[in-house]
Amino acid sequence: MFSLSEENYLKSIYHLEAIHGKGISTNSIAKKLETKASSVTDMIKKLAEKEVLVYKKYQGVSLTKLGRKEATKIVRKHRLWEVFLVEKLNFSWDEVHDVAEQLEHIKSPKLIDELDVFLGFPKMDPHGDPIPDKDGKFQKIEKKLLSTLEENKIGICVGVNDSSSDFLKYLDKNNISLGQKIKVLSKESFDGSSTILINSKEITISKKISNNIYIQS
Amino acid sequence: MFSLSEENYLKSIYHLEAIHGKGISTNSIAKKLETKASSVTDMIKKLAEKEVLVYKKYQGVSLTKLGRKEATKIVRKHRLWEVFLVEKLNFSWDEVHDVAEQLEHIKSPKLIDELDVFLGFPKMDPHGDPIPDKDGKFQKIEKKLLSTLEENKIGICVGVNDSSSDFLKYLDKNNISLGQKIKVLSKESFDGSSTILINSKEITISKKISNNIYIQS
DNA sequence: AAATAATTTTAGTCTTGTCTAAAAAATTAT
DNA sequence: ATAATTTTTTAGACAAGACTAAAATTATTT
Repeated sequence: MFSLSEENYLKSIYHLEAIHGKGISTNSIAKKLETKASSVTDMIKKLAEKEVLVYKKYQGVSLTKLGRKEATKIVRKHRLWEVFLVEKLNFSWDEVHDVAEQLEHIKSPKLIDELDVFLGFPKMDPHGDPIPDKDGKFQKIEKKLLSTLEENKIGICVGVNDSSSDFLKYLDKNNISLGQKIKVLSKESFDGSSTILINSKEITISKKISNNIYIQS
Repeated sequence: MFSLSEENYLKSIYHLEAIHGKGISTNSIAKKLETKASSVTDMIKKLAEKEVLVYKKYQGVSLTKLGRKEATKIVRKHRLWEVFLVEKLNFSWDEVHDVAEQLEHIKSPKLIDELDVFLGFPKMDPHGDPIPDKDGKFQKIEKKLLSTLEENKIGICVGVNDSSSDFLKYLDKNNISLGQKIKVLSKESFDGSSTILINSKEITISKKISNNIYIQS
């Protein structure tokens, strides 16, 4: 059994590995968890003892198979709760994160699988991120960044790369949501900004924005 | 804001006050929380500082208005989650307690009130205990113990006085559930046992059982 | 390859919440 | 009313998890 803190470390390392591969630095974990590197060192020693990750001094850490399995369970819980909050309790996609962050630590063998049934086995959360099934298997979703879409091509928004409240509110304001059709009208090579068509309305978005929207085309 | 431990103390003292009135002893709190009296002394000092209870050395404690308000919030959360588990996630009434015990500590201004809406503002939990509304108001439910019902009288089961898994399973086995009609056929004055009619089936129950079933008649 | 800088670890401290053992107060029994 | 018992509090210790400051290691410059 893992403590709340241990679970948060596992989840953070899991997410960092998804971006940077194996060998996650103490510092990057500290940054993600908004704590100090020395605290991280203490905790990863403990987690190494529990065999959820491999740690060699000064070399960073990598999750073991067991560690990945544990982390996946937490991600599953987090994302299922997000679906519940949005679909059943009228939360908007920028409101769910903090609550799901708490709910993901509830321990009950039955709870999460029944929640899954209740929600109809959703395959993705409100931000378009895939929800692992009971066995930890993800459904692979074809997606690319909006910034890679060429001029005059059309894509469907299927996810976001940044789930911060600020970004999601920006998207809401501009009517960008999952399933939304987006056409790239033009791209400015100087700053990477682009003008896109949404709901027959033209808007211009920066490179930073198009780099955080996933589409399927 | 209160820590998980503080919330558990508040809730326990609240429940003890409901039974024994003001002036709850250190020992009884310790027993309820399965901890030591010395730990309780430490914690109630802290809670007295926070003005949720009044404490005078060797005199036991009493909740303040603020303390009662906080405790009521936790009770509300606990019971709403129980309804959710039973009505939406196929939990039986003997399975809900431990999970609700965790869920009651989730902090979100929006979550619990939206859950209330989603469940249709239920007035009682799966054990027949009343659920305080948003303002902490309880709906008074008329009820008395099955053991006080006279021979040949009929009552409707509206709650239980003991929510232990063992007791609830016993009730399930004998088809006793909320809303169930119960007729007292005879009462044995020697040991207080009684023979009752449920679903046109006669069963004999001990005094201990009839002392833990609430009915409306 | 030294020197400097950045990262990581260690050592020691703090807080929260718990515990045991012993002392103090209150209660019950004689 | 005093003695015996029970309850409560105090004092001191411990574990988890975090922090600061300093030391050790690794990485980057020059």
